[in-house]
Amino acid sequence: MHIHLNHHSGEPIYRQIIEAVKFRIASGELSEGTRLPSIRELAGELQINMRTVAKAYQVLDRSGLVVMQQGRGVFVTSPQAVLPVRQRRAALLEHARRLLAEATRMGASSDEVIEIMKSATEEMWGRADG
Amino acid sequence: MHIHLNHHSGEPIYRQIIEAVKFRIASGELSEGTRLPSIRELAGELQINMRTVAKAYQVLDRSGLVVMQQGRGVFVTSPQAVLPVRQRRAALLEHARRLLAEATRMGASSDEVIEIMKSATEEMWGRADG
DNA sequence: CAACTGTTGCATCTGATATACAACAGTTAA
DNA sequence: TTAACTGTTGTATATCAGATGCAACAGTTG
Repeated sequence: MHIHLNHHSGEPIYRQIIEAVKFRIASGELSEGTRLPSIRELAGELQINMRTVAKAYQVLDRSGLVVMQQGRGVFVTSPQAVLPVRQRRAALLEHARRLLAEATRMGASSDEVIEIMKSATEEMWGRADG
Repeated sequence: MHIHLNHHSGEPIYRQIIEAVKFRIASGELSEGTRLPSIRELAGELQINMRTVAKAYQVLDRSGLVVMQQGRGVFVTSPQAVLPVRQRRAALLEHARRLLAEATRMGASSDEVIEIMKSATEEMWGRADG
């Protein structure tokens, strides 16, 4: 899986795994039905405890992004049902505010922030997609 | 200061204070030279321990957003020196990626994400500013 | 059955978070 | 100088999240 862990960032390992998997699913690198590395496998590769990987997978399972099946493995689920626009807005605005506070502190202009978002979008989905 | 704390979010109290102050500084609600409520004052208002507020202020102090002066109080500093564009980009892209992964999971389009960012920008700085 | 899956119980260790009481030290204005 | 405010620090206590180790259990597949 090639997940790069930072043990000194303060960000819990299991959350770093969650973020990495989320990103790969969002970008399409992991698509519906794909099997994730087994708990033991990933734990071995990342040199961490089995239960830490299990914890990450369980959070993803409860979020509905994957399903864990005893004896079979962990699989990426089908795309989520689309939430109402209003709910999405409220949730994403919270993220946006934090990003803006950070951007301001660094002296970025609003145009620059928008430009960076567009870059990130293209990086994830490509220029053609939306 | 009217900071709304959520004791059940898992987000540490001191971090919630940091975020709230950051946001107010970014939006201009707290400008250069403004004195923040004293440690004891804010602790009393929020019904929390003095040292929890102190911890939040110390992080802001080390970030350079405020200066703590024994016997005087805590003051908002002058705007930070502007970082090179490349450094800003790298830091903000990380935030952007997370936002996009979240947006994707919720079924938002790239246009929608950009639109939300513009809204958040206007909310913080108003339509005229950048 | 063998070899793989996820799951669980038990125990342990560490560090972050938050609290309480108390005292110390610097600043300001009456 | 004193009173009343600032931030700072020492000690201690309690709780919880994170991560680990060992071991066993349970479901799936070929």
